[in-house]
Amino acid sequence: MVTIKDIAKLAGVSPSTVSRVVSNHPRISAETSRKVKKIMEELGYHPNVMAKSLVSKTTHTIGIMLPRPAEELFRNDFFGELLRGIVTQSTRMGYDVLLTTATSEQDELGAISRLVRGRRVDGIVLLSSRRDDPLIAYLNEEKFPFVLIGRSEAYADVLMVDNNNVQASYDATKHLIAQGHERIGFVSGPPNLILSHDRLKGYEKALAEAGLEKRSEWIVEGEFLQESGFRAMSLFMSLPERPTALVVIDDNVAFGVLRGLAELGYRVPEDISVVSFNNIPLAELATPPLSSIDIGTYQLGYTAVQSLLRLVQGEPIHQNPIVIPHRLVVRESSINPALKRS
Amino acid sequence: MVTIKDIAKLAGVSPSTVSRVVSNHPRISAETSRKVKKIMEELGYHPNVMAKSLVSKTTHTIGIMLPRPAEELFRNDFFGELLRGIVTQSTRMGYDVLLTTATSEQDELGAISRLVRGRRVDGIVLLSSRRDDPLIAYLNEEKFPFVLIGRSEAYADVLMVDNNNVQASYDATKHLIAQGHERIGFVSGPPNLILSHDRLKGYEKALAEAGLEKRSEWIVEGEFLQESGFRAMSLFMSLPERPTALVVIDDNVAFGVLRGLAELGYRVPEDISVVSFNNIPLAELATPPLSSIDIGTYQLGYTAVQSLLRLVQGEPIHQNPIVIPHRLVVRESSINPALKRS
DNA sequence: CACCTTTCTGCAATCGTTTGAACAAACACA
DNA sequence: TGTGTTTGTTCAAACGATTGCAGAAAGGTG
Repeated sequence: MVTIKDIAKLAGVSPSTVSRVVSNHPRISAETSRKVKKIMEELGYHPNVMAKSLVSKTTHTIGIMLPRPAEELFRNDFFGELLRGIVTQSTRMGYDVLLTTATSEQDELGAISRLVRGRRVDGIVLLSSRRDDPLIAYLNEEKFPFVLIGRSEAYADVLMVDNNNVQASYDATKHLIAQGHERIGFVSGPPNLILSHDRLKGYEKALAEAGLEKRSEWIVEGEFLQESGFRAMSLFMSLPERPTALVVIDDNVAFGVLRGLAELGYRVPEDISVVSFNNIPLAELATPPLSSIDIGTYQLGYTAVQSLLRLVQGEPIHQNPIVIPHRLVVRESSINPALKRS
Repeated sequence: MVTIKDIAKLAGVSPSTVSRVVSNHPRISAETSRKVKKIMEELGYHPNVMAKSLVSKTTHTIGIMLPRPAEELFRNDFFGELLRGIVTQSTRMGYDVLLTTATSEQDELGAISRLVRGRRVDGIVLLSSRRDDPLIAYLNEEKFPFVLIGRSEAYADVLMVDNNNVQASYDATKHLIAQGHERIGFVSGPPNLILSHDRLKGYEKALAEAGLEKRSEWIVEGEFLQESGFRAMSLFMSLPERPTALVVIDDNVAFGVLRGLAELGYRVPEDISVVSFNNIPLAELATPPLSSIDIGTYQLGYTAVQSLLRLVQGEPIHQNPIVIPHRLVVRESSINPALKRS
């Protein structure tokens, strides 16, 4: 391994000079700089990142914790896009991304703590936001820089990047109402996620505003799995009064919904309309193509990193939370060809 | 930040002793160990990873390069599964995962080189294997530990974890032949991938063995995109003699195939049967459900890390390449209800 | 020419660990 | 009691960089 000393020796200068050449110190003569750089080039010198970190107390790395397999939200195309946004922006800003995962629920804090206390990373991106996430409390306590993709109810001053999920869900519901639906159901996710909560709220708001009835038997919770959507359908469709349209928390779940409806012999959108969230690439290919709220997944990750690194580098934060715009993409699954009233 | 010296001072011992307590050195008295551990606990001491790495020349981190957006193979459920396998096994073996990405094609080598020369990671997992991948050449040259998910034609002694893609494709094709098909097409991926090449070979082998005709107009190359499958169909279906069955390089492409066929008014599997590769969760939900070769994606990632870390830790490699078993999952898309001959 | 700046480079301490070697104390044995 | 071994601990040098301070050389000024 070629070190700064080797370069120094060959160039006939001191290690300090080499170091200053590397970091473009102003008081290095052009000649010395050229000479040293030439030798670095020849030997293929790269500074040892560990040594650098040790003295600079900075790692140029951000950490992100892969949600455990149980957290099905991320077993999803959506996650790949998010990750790509995160990594791309990190790289562009000169940071690497360290991925960890907890092996068990109680280990989550341990995994994060390893990163934080070991000074392994300069900042952390938190993905999942449960309503009482202990990780948020921990990082807040430690005053360690982090950004939340999603939002926190308990802490107002943490950095957050989120959609306006209430509004998004409101828009989705409103769209169904505009299609003439009066009996609209909601297939939700795990109730401890803020996400589920927010989207439910937007749905309720739209119903209330339109003077439509909110029926608890038309609302069902589940996981971010196709099975959840599938099961929800056997439930809904056995009701004496069935909804004619559905807002679904996630595309994947919506796929299960579509399949359930198909198996039960219902046609979409003729018998029942569907709108969901995330707009993953496959939404377009579903049968029928799925209307979905595009939440700007890539941008979510991208922006989160950008504002985290601002925080890390001590730049002022202008805006918090940052809200990534959403957009309803209407496809066949929610276009009611013959508007029918119940 | 609490360091080893702080602990030493409080415990009334030398830093070396504390270090040896941490690393469970045998010649530390039980009493000292207890005392030191207690203080570490109280202060929430975690060793500084950078300092440790500096002296041990080991980072307990493996690197993996996120394929560029252009590499569509990984814009896919498949990638998430692979990543999960990688990260899970790394964590289990006490390693972190560093994610980088290249911002451009020519930067790929630079990105890897930053990891290698900066001694940022102990080993690298390479994902994509093009037929003449310069990264393989580079890592080989540097004698840096790495594992290839896929295989290399140029280098026999690199660590590889792969499916037997020739066999898998042979199996898929054989299955279609068993269903009575005699005119079988192949929708391939980019020709510079070994993967494409292998799967094509298995297809050809099965055809040859059954004495069936291989027609170049029934073979088309493309990207790992739905569009590719879609386009392939307008091509195939405009031929005077059309295939009655297709082997498709990837589920995503197959979705495009299904959609193309539907739009052109063909029924699957009645008019044309389809088998593809990867068996992503959504394959089951396609209309009709898609027959697919399960390549053990999670296990691919998992095993790659396992053998990479064996290499890193100097354990002997018993087997190379490691072949992950595949399995044909037959669903409706390839069950020909009325076996028809051309 | 003496003196003061400015410009460039080197010395040495430091970051938080690890680890071989030295050493002291305790113990075993004849 | 002297000698040898075992056990537990400390010393000090390293790992590969950075950086404040000091000093040398060069240039500017009266």
